[in-house]
Amino acid sequence: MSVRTRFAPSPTGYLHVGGARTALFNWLFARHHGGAFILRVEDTDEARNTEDAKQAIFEGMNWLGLDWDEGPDKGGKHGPYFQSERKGIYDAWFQKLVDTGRVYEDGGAWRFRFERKPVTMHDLVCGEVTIDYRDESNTPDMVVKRSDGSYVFHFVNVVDDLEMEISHVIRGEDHLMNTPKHLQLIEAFGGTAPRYAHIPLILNPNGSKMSKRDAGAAVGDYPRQGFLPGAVVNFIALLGWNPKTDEEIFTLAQLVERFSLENVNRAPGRFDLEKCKWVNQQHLIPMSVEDFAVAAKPFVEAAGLPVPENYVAVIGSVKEKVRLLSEVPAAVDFLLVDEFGYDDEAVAKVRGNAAAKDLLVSLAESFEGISEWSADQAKAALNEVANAAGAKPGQLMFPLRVALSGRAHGPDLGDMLDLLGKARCADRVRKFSAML
RNA sequence: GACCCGUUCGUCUAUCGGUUAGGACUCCAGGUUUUCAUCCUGGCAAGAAGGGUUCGACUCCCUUACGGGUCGCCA
Repeated sequence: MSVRTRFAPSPTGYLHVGGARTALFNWLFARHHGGAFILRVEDTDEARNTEDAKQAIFEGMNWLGLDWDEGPDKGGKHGPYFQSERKGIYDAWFQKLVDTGRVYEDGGAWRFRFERKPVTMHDLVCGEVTIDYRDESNTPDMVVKRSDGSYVFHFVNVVDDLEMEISHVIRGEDHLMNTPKHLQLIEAFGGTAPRYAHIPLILNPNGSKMSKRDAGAAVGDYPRQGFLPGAVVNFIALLGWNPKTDEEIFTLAQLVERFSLENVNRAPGRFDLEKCKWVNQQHLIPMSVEDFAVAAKPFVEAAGLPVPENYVAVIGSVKEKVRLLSEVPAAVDFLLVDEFGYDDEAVAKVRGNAAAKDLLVSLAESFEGISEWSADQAKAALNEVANAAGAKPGQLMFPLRVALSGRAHGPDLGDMLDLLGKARCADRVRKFSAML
């Protein structure tokens, strides 16, 4: 039996990180086993469905890099892949329940009659779990068809999994108690149940349930916050799954190779945005400066900064200094424009060095005297100025850094000297020395 | 309330009866970098509680506590 998994979101809100991780695990499992991954949109609740939410699903999946083999825009032999277009299929399956006397009318709706017996599921993550359906008060017969003629989630979900020949259902633990209901329906249909794997939920940092408006909850927010899709995928994969080694940074391809349901945890995990940022940085560092510059460009432009000839070199100078792409504009602004602020603490630190002012004045003159400007020439000048005053060159480097950038942290000093050029460097050193 | 699932540093986790309980994020302290970052080293920090079983329990069993989930003509 070939592996076929699916992600079946309902377009009633934004794509949530919990949903994204469910999609990811299904995708990883299918890819790992060379199987198929299906996207099915469960839009049976007309009142709550929105077009925006539907788009958010596609956009989120595309951004994360999770492609589907069958589904909207892609087709497949088990379509259509919007439940709202499958009414005829559901009617046919419902008739089977009518014919076998498993449903009865109640207030205009139709209820499925459960068999009153213990139902045991063999979950790939939770193990063997038994729910006793002899306790009717806890498991009342469920409505499968509403009085308006539409079908409820349990029914369409089961029918579609059967119709689409889904082999493994990987879903959130919030569905664990639904599984016996689904198993009973499948049994009534005489179908073969897929294997189930219920994965733990993702919680807020404080342990409460993560809801739509919590930080980090909406996948759609990640791009503009400066996260790389590969980093987000890496991070959420590690929430609830681990490779059983000390490795933490993985590409999507490496995750495909390593993923297995046996290594999925049972306890819910809390979402730690700080670690997510660190993972992002780990994905940023190995990028080429060209790729990094391309990825950062929307942020630089959005900040209203110019994109000059040497744009790639400018952006590349901070590649290993930021955790998020959104931090790039503030990190390079002084390289692109002449108006920038001075960090009070950095300036105070320079003022603490009594000799700094005179040294900087000399340095500005020395800079102006350089005929062939280069970082090496500038550094040579710095060494000369420092030596002449009996100071260590290193003592002048921090003041020069602040003079050029206005801050204590930033690109390599040599990069700044190169990128800024002679005139700007000399002017900024002179201007800064006057501030001291 | 009933029924399910869970519980190792603040957080993510390793450990499949015998370990000084390991790694990572965060934080702190050093070092490398003539500067910044990266990086390296070190430090802080954990088995929810109580009973069993066992020569020996974080690991197996029970109870309690706590957390999460589910009990819809939502999905």
